[in-house]
Amino acid sequence: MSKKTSNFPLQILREYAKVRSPARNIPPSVLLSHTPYVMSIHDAYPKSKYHFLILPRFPYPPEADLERDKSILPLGVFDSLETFLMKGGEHRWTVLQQMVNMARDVEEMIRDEMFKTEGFTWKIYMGFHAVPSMNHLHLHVISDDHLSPHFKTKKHHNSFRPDLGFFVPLASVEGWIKMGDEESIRRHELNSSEILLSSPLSCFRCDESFGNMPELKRHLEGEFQARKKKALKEIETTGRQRDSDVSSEES
DNA sequence: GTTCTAGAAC
DNA sequence: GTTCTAGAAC
Repeated sequence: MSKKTSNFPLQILREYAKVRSPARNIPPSVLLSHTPYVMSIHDAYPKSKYHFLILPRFPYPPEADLERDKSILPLGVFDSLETFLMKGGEHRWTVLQQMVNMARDVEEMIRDEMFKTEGFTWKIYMGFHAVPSMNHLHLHVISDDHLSPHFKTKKHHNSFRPDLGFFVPLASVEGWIKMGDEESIRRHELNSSEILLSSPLSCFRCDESFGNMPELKRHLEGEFQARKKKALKEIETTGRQRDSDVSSEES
């Protein structure tokens, strides 16, 4: 029997989202954590030292019966950020907050790891890709070092810049939903791709320009080492880290 | 999303 | 000659 299911867009995240008992059926090299509503997984090709994805599980809510299609939200709602925002209706805020709560836990875990491995913590940011190439809504939780062997193309770089429009910061999405700003939602998607394609390579932290990716990657490595040196010195002299790079949600 | 590779850039 | 990008295939 040739059940040649189309590979594109890639379905792997959706397959994870539908798994009934994640702990038993998804290997620990992939699955990080889960609740009845959401799960966190390792990005298969991390674009930074720390890079995780948060996905809503399906059916939603979990007691719904997949076969009898009793999910309150149809599967199509979870295709992408766009479909989620356009078709998610009143459930958008609840679903998003379940994702956000897990993202905060993952963020906490990352900070612990950072401290264990490097002796200091640095920025972690969160958001969605406006035009994802993998099916099923997913929130990126990623450290801002971008030191990874899988981070190697201009598209990689521009798709994670928080200031271009292709990467949609979590705060923007939260704002749109909370304010009921349907017009911003409608407008956003259209601009994203063109901006992405036309953008030259430059470091989003210091704005320095680069002719190619290897140059940018060397810059990122140097920048990280400088930040690390500064942070370690700070910790040594004051007993704690006082770094503006570290986001301020710690109590 | 990645891989592969032709040919542009150096 | 080698490095690097970018488009097609998957």
